[in-house]
Parts: sequence; structure tokens; C-alpha cells
Amino acid sequence: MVTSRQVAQLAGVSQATVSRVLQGSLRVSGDTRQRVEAAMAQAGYRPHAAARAMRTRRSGTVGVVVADITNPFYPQLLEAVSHALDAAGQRMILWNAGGPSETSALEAIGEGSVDGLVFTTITEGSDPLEEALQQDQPVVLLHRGLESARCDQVTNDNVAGGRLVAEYLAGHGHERIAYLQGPELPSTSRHRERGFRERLAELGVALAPELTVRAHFSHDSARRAMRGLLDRQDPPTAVFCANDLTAFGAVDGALSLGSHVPEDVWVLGYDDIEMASWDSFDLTTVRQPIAEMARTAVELLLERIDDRSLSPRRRKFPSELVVRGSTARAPVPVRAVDR
Amino acid sequence: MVTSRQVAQLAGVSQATVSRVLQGSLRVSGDTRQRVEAAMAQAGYRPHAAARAMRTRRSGTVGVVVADITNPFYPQLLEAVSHALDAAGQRMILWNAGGPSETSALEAIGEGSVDGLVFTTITEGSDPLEEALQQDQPVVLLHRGLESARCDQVTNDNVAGGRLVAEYLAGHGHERIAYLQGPELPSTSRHRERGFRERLAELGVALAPELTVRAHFSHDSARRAMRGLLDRQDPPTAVFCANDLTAFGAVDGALSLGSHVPEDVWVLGYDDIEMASWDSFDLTTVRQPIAEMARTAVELLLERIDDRSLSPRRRKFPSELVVRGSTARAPVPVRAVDR
DNA sequence: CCTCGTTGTGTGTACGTATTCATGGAACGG
DNA sequence: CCGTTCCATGAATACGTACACACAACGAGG
Repeated sequence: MVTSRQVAQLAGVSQATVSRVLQGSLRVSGDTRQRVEAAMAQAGYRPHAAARAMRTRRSGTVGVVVADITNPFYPQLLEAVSHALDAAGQRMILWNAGGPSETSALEAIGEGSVDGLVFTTITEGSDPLEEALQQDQPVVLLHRGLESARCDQVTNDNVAGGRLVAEYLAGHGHERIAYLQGPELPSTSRHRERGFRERLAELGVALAPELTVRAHFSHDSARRAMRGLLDRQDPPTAVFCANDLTAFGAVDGALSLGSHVPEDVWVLGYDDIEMASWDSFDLTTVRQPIAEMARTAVELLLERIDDRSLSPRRRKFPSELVVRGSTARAPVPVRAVDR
Repeated sequence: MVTSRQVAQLAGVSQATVSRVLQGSLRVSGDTRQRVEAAMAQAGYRPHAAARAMRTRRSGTVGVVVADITNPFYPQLLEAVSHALDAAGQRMILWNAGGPSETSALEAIGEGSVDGLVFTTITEGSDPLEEALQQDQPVVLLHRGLESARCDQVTNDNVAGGRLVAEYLAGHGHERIAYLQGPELPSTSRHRERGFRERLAELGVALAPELTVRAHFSHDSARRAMRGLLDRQDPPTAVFCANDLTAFGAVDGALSLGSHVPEDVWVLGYDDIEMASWDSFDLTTVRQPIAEMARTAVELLLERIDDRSLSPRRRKFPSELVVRGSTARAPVPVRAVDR
């Protein structure tokens, strides 16, 4: 390995001068700078990251935690996060899967392996998060928020999104509406549900308890739940799913029973990931500006890394209903009118 | 930040002893060990990663490069890689997107930010890779290989996979077969095509040049290509796609023109990612053992990090045809018989 | 009782960088 | 021509850890 000291010797200067050239310091003559740069190129010099990190107390690396990278929502989020970090010259350490990863990520920040963390899948009652916040570590919550946490948070207006769906379904005359919930803890689940229920109630449409079913955020789980709903004697005419992935599961559940979407049942999702626009699903869904939210989260985090004294900021992005073929083809499902 | 020296003071021992406890060294009395551990817990001590990395010349981090994380194949690969790295106590830095990421990753290895690299999307003519190999840096190629590269490689037997598809289609009487190729450079593309063509030729089935079309590894690009094929006066009766993602695009392209799969046209993919088994696609495809390959790649890389003198190893995993509804429903497409 | 090996611990150092402080010379004003 | 300012550069140091080496205490074997 080539060190700055060796480069210095090669260029006939001191190690300090090499370091100055590396930092782009102004206190170096043009002549010297050229000699040093030539020496660096000739020797194939690369500064040693660990040594630099030790001296500067900065790793140049940011950690990102996702719950399930095979849920296609997260790759889209990660792509944008990754791009923003690249642009800022930061590296990205990725943690996947719920279990020990959260703790592991917070250990990493304690060890200085990362300068800050983006949590995309935080849930209530995370002790390690509390601890990190008490130590004033730079942390941003993206996608899922946490009311009680005093830290930067970037979320979608999930309550508003839920309301949009309620309004849309009620406005099209649906009366037997099912809600395919996600897990209990994530704020996204809770807020989407709250907005949905609120607005339905305001519009005088009942949400039958027996048509409210819970599924994991997975295709398979949603598919099963959907089959359960459609097997009823009084199946729903529309199903609002907690996110797009579960909506795909619902569509496939319907398909597996020979039901057609939207002729037999409307299906709606949330997120508007790319796959939602594929012909096979053509899914009506609530769009959240994924890339923009990711960029914002990175921006906030990098600011906070530079200045930990900033007071916590919350950015809530608007949601928008995107109507597609999973609801649009029939103005009102026949059975919804018949009943 | 708490240092080992402060812990030492708290425990009434020297810094060296704290370090020894940290390393699990045997040369520490039970009594001392307990005192030190208590002090570490009390002070909330975390060893400083950069300092440790500087001393040990190990970052405890591995880099992984993927071409496009929104291609659902890669999250599945990454999940397995990530899991294997977790189990080995290694962290994962992720690079996404083709452009500068390859170079950036190889810079990282030069700086000691990562101990080794997994490339999933290498292509012919990568200068930085050549350089890294000359410097004897630990590198493993996963998924895509490179004939010329003297390094560990973990691939699927893509030639055999291509042959399986050829045999299957020829065996079911298809005569107008289209091939929806991927990009030119990736070894996966080339090998799948080679096996496919070879076996078709052996079986005396022609692959019409006008039915061989090129698409990017994206849904949209494949969808367009498929529409082009189906718009012909003499459309194919079966389409073999370079991977599952493009097969989904092909299915959706057919759907968008009112064609039915498999009644009007058979569609086959490659990879057998999870989505291939979803009802909407129900895709016949060639399975490669993704998770097993990922585990193997990590294993080889960690071995090589420990011993760079190992001679390059190549592991080729078998492929297997998985027949599903995108081909199976009709034994032989009607039009294939008519012509 | 005197070696000698073993065990537990402390002292000192090196890893490679960024930065502070010191220094010598050039530029400049009077 | 001298004193002062400014600039380019070098010497020295600290970051926190792991480890080589030294050493004291101790028991065993002669």
C-alpha cells in the first residue's frame, strides 16, 4: 500500500504538503501541487480510508435500514437514496430484514462506521433508536415516521391518501368495501387506515368489520387474505390494500378464483411503485413522491451530520390518487348497485 | 466518545488489558475480565471502527455492485448475499447503477473501505477490474462471469439453461420461435443465447433472424419489443426472453394487444424469481439457485480475503426448467400446427 | 534455595492521516 | 536598506486500537 509519506518522498516534499494537496488547500504553490499530483498518479496513491476516518471523525458513509428489500417499494426508495448519496460523495451501508438489523445499524453509528442513519421501517418501541437519539446521533426516519421521536422525519401524508381512496370509492357508489390492512405497527399502515376510516365515516359509508382483514406486507399473505374475502357469501365490491405489493397479491388472489378485476371487484393499492402501471396489474393507487422523499431524507441527514444542534424537522409530502384499470373500467360494479 | 483508555481507567487496568478482553484473549484472569466488562457496560463503550480498521487492516465490510436494483432479480440476490454477510459479521456497502459505480467500488477497495467486492453485473472490458485483479484484490464475480478474468466466479449454467428451453419448445412442436435477447455484453445474455441456438440447431428448428429482437433488461423495453413481434404478419408462437423481467414485459406487451398467453403465444423467462410464480404471470422459466449462488459467492470471497494466494475458483450451478401456465395450458399452440 | 517456565499485566509503539505550530524567505512599505 | 507582513513549507503531534515486548509474581522441579 502506498502512503502519503511515500508520495511525499517521491515528490520531494513533506507528508504535510501531500495532505494539503489532497485537501485542496490554497496554501500550496502551483509548482508544488503539480509535482505532488504527478507523484500521486505515478505511485497509484489512494488515501487510506480508515486513517482518514480516524483523524476526521467522519466515515463518509451513511447507513440505510429497510425491512424487506424484496418488497419492490424499497428498491425504488433505495435507488433514489443511493443516487442522492452518490451525488454527495457518500457511501451507503445497507441493512436488510427487521430482526437484529436495527440494533446492528445503531451499533455501527456508535462505532463510527457510519456518520448517520436512514430508517425506512422504524416502528413504535424501538429502544436502540431512543438511545441513539439521546446521544444526539444523526438519524432520519423516511417513509415510516414515529410521533414520539424527536428527530428528522420524511413521510407521505398517509392520512390524506387514505381519505382520497375513501372519497373515490364512496363517490362511485361502493357500499361493501373491504380493507386489507398491513401489520399493526408501521405508521404508514395506521395513518392510511385512519384517513380511510375517517373519510368513509364522514361520507356515511360503513366499513364492515368482517371485511377488514390483516395481512403481512407480502404477496402471498395478501393473496390468501383476498381469497378469504372473495370466498364469503357477501364478498366486497372493492378492496383497498395497505400498499401496492399487497394489492398485487389481492389481484392475484382474485385471479386464482376466476374473479375479474375490476368487473367483479375493484382493487386499490398505495405507493404507486413502477409495477403498478404494468398492464397485468394496471393498478389504481395513491402515489407518493418516492424519489423526492428519498432525496429530502438524504439532504436532511447530511445537514444534521454537519450540525447536530438543528431542531428536528418533519417533512410531509402530498399524496395523489392515480386511477387506472383496476377500478376504472366499470363506473360502478354491478353487484354494488344490486345490493 | 468513550475510548478503551477511559474504560481502562474506570476498571483500574491498562488499555492493553481492555483490548485483550475485547479480543477474547485467554491471557486475562477471570476477575479482571469481569471488572473490565462491567466498566465497558457502564461507560457504554463501543470500539472505534476506524481505529480498529487502521490497526488491523480490515474494515469488516464487503462491497456489492449491482446494475439495477429495481430489477427484482437483484433484490433477491442481495437478500441472500446480505444474509450470508450478516452471518459472517460483515457489513455490506452497496453500489447501484452501471456507470461510475464500478470504478467507485474499486476505489473503495484501494482505500481499504471494503475488504473485498462482489460484482454481480460485470461486463467485458472493465479496466478497473483488471487493475484490481493485478493488485491481487479480493474480488468475486457473481451471476455474470467473465471468461478472461482470473478470479473467483459463481455463475449459473446459462448455456444448459438455454438448451433446456430450446428442447422444450422444439419438443412441443413450435416452429416460429422468437428470441427476445438482452443486451449484448452480459455473459448471461450471451450464454443463454448460445445454448438456445445450439440446441435448436441440433434439433433442426430454425430461429428466424427477424424474430430475434434485442431489448434492455427492463419491463418497458421488452414490452415494446414484444408488441413489435406480435404486430408482424407472421407472429411467433413462442417467445423466449432473456430473463424474467423481460418476460413480464413480453406478457404485458401481449396483453396490451389483446393477445393471450399461452393461447396465442407462449412466453418463457429465465431466473425464476419469486414474481414468476405470481398468478398474473405464472411464468415458465429456468430456475437458477439464486440464494445458494449468493451464499457461495460470499463464502469464496471471505476465504479469499483471508488468503489471497488461493488460485481462482469457478462454481457453475445447474439450471432447471420450471413449467407453468405461460406455456403449459395448451399442449401445442394452434397456429403452430396450422402453419 | 535456585533456576525456569507460565501467567497476568503494564509500557511503549505503529498504523496513515490532518492539522497546529514553527520557520525561513520573499515581498513590500517607509 | 531595514523592519514587517505574508506565504509556502516542514516538523511534530494526536486520533484509538492491537500487539510486541518487558516484567513481576508464582509454582514446579532439581
